[in-house]
Amino acid sequence: MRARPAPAAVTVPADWPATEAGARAVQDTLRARVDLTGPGPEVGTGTATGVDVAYDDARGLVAAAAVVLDAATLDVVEEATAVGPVSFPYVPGLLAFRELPAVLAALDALTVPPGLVVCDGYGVAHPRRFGLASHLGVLTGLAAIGVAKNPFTFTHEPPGERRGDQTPLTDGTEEVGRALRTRAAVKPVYVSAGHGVPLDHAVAHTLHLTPTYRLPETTRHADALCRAALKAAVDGGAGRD
DNA sequence: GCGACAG
DNA sequence: ATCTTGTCGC
Repeated sequence: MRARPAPAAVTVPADWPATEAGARAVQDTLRARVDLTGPGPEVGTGTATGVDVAYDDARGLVAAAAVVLDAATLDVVEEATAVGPVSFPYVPGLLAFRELPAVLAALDALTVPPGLVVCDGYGVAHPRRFGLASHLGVLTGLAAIGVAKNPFTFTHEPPGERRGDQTPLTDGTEEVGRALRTRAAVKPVYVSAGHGVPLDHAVAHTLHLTPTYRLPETTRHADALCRAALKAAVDGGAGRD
């Protein structure tokens, strides 16, 4: 069987911040460019791309994957991966600085338009209103949404038990996202607008991308692929010494 | 000051 | 994110 395309190399942008204070300053500058009005792609048309990242902390390695799906059929159209060194620690609120260099490299390796980018994490549901999905959208100009598995620092009433039921995700006062039931009687996911897509559309896209499981097909494909890419890099390329 | 905290 | 066996259920 033929091997997958070789992973792209992860390179850290020259202007990438090296400190937490620097990262917060970048967020405060870029967040002014977030657009939450654009309608974004129509649900079920064009493409939707899942991005995800896996780590090998012991080796300081990160692997990212971008998987493009046909939004109508949810069939895989193209896959790309990127592998390289981790360049930022995990700090709650600064996840984008850890994940984006690898994710951007994987997106760059695609030959087809990504369409809507679905991120594992948050968009504007973020302490500074500039989470991973918003950051990615502003840097690339792509429409992006965040679908997270945990409520982070936000709160919500439990949504009804049926698929599609939803309640506001708030910081106490303002709605920053939605707790959305994608499967009956299963823990909800946490959807927020990233860039170029309003919250209601982000919710509609998420429901369309979750015909069977709790998490979007985009996320499921990207998750599996980045783990495979990391494994291949560890017990292949840089594994023997 | 202490604890919580997307992945 | 990651460390990890078996097990219940469609």
